[in-house]
Parts: sequence; structure tokens; C-alpha cells
Amino acid sequence: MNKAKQKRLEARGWRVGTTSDFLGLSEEETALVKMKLRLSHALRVRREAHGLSQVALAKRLQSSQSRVAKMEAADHTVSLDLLLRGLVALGGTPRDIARVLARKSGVAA
Amino acid sequence: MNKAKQKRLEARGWRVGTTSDFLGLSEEETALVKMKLRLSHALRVRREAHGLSQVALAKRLQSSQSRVAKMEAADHTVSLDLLLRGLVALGGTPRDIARVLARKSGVAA
DNA sequence: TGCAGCCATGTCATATATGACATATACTAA
DNA sequence: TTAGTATATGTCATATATGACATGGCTGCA
Repeated sequence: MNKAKQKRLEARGWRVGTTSDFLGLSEEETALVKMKLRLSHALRVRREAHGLSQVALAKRLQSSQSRVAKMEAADHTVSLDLLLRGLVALGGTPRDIARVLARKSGVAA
Repeated sequence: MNKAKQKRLEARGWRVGTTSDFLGLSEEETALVKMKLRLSHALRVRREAHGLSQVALAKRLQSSQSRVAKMEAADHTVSLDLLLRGLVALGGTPRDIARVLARKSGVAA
């Protein structure tokens, strides 16, 4: 179980341990993981809202299906950069993306 | 003159050409550049607010002075990732950072 | 039974970002 | 002047992220 999955469970209300530092997550690491999870979740929600498959989004991004899958899984090999580019490719504006980052639960569209 | 500097001038009100696509910036590229500029500006503002030199911040980030300088210059060799890590290292929360992304002008603290 | 579309996951060669270093400029104080 | 501090900028070896590919699971449909 890696940190990302760990954090995702918690974000969905599982309250593993004391929410934050179950495994040695520094405060700064948790902030980054939190952002990553929000972005990756929003990516999936929006991709589906657009009726696109991972393959279709990958084409827009000049990337590959496997990478899109990893993006949505908040894989540790995926940068925040790439997630931001993904959201932008789905029509997200800076203001949109700001809302995603600020939101506690990844709401729709 | 690269795209970043181009965009920064414009953000400060220079209105180079027709603001946006003076050089062939796609809409998606401008969104990303916009975010980068807001983050880099916020980084400088906050670093100074904390009374830190670039060297001091670099130490916190386990990076180097030159890289911090490039971060604040929105250099093309700097990722959004690194900028986000920089802001987090200065105490920025996801919500804080969201405000930075949404803001038109990089306000303080 | 296929078979096709969609997604997950692992591997790998290469592209890109990064820290470190050198060096330059600007400003201040002695 | 010289010295010290802060910042800017270019280069480079290496670390990391990326696209591509292979493969497997799952669902629905012929």
C-alpha cells in the first residue's frame, strides 16, 4: 500500500489511523498528496463527463492510455504538471482548477 | 523573448499585441503559462514575506539558489510541480494555492 | 463461445527537470 | 577600492517523468 492509495482511502472517509501521519507523511507531503488526489479525481470525473475514453483523452494529450490510467490512479510516476495539463486539455481554466484544489470532495464537471 | 517573459509582461499590463496569442500560444498553453506566472510570483512574494533569501528557501527545498531564482523567473526549465512544492514549503496549503491560481494579480502573504 | 472496447499495471528507452556549480550583476558598507 | 550579500543566468551530469508497448481483467454483445 503506497502513500497515494493510503491517502485516497482517507479522503473517502476511511480515517485510517489518525488521518494524516499514519505512515511518516510530513505536513508538506500530505498537502502535495492531497492536491494530487483532488486533481486526479477531477480528471476522471471530467473525462467521463465529456464522454471520453482514456484512449481518447490520451490522444488529446499526445500521451497514452496507460498514462491516463496512472494519472487517474494518482500513480507516483505522475507529476502534478501532467495532471494540470490533463485538466486543461479537458477545458479547465486556472479558475476551475483552483476550485478543484480548494475543494474537499471532488465535485463534478 | 520567450513565451514566459512574454506572458509576464502582459500580466503586468503591457498588453503586448492582443494580450494572448501574440506568438502562437494555444488556449491551453496560455492557461498553463498563466498558472505558472501566478505561482512564481506568489513564491517570490511569500518568500520575501517570510524574510528568507533564495539561499535559505533553497535549503528548505533541498535545492539550490539558482533554481529558486529560476522558479521566481518562471523559467521554462521549471515545472509547476516544483513551484507547488516551493509554496508548500513556505507554508502554503492547498486552499492557499488554489487562491493563488484563481487570482488575477498575485496578492500578498 | 468468441471478440471488441475499456481500464489497470508493469517495463523500458528516452525526454525532461533538477541540483550543483561557475560566473555575472547590483547594491551596501567599511 | 575591497568585501559581503542577494540575485540572475548558463551549463551539465544525473534523477525523474513520460510515452509506448505488452499483457491481463472485466463487461457486454454477437
